[in-house]
Amino acid sequence: MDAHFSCEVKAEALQEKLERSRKENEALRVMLEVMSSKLSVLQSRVQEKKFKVHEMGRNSPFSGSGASYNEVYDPIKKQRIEIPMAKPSQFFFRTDPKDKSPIVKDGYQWRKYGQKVTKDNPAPRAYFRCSMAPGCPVKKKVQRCAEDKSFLVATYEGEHNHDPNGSPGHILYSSPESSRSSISCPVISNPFEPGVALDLTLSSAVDDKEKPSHNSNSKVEEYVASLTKDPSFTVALAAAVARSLSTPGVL
DNA sequence: CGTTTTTGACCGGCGC
DNA sequence: GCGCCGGTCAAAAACG
Repeated sequence: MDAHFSCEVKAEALQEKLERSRKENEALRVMLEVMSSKLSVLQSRVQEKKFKVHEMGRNSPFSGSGASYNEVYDPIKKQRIEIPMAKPSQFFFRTDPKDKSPIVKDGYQWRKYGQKVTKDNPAPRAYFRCSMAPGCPVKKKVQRCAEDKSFLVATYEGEHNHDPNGSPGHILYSSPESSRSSISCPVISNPFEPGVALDLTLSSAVDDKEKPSHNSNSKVEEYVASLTKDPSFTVALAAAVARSLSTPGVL
């Protein structure tokens, strides 16, 4: 066999691989951009809501019976204001079903203070308090999902009064309920409800064979759509990623 | 030896 | 009032 020829074949294969990596990289970049813009929109909505609540004053329905409050600094009015605590938010974490520890890596340090077996789920529910900052009011409950044991359901209550450690990516929390808050987490997904969050780990976990061909926009859209569960968000995101993949000479 | 986890006891809310 | 249930406490054990 001609050594020179086989070298050329190898080089071609490597170049093809490189090209695929580049395109995948670009797809992820576009995804990140779209998510970042979505995050900005969500953050501004959260701010807007906080100020609206403040405007409603202490005679609002929130201030009536036993609602919990968090103090935040209003940069416009230059004073501390009280806002209602965020509603509990549910997140799904993909884990190894064989791994029985109810631990999810979400960038914060937690101290377990209890465990209970609940009626509706044979898996025990673990109770955690945030231990990163003294006086941080955040609590979370973690329980293996009854429907799919490869998922952990984490329910967060309250808002952190400090920054997370490390550099966890911000998740996009998109849901029909507009009052949900966003929490910094590296791995989030909800396979059972549409429109909750993105699971960014899937993009690296999916086998090459399952990945779409670069030439088919519709297949790419389908693929990206399968990565997200938010129909409204998915349409724009999938189209953007597909466009980037079909654009010649990217990167 | 200080910190974290485990686990049974305890408490409060709720429905009957 | 009683029992059930989810959430929390706190002493003991385990861990680094």
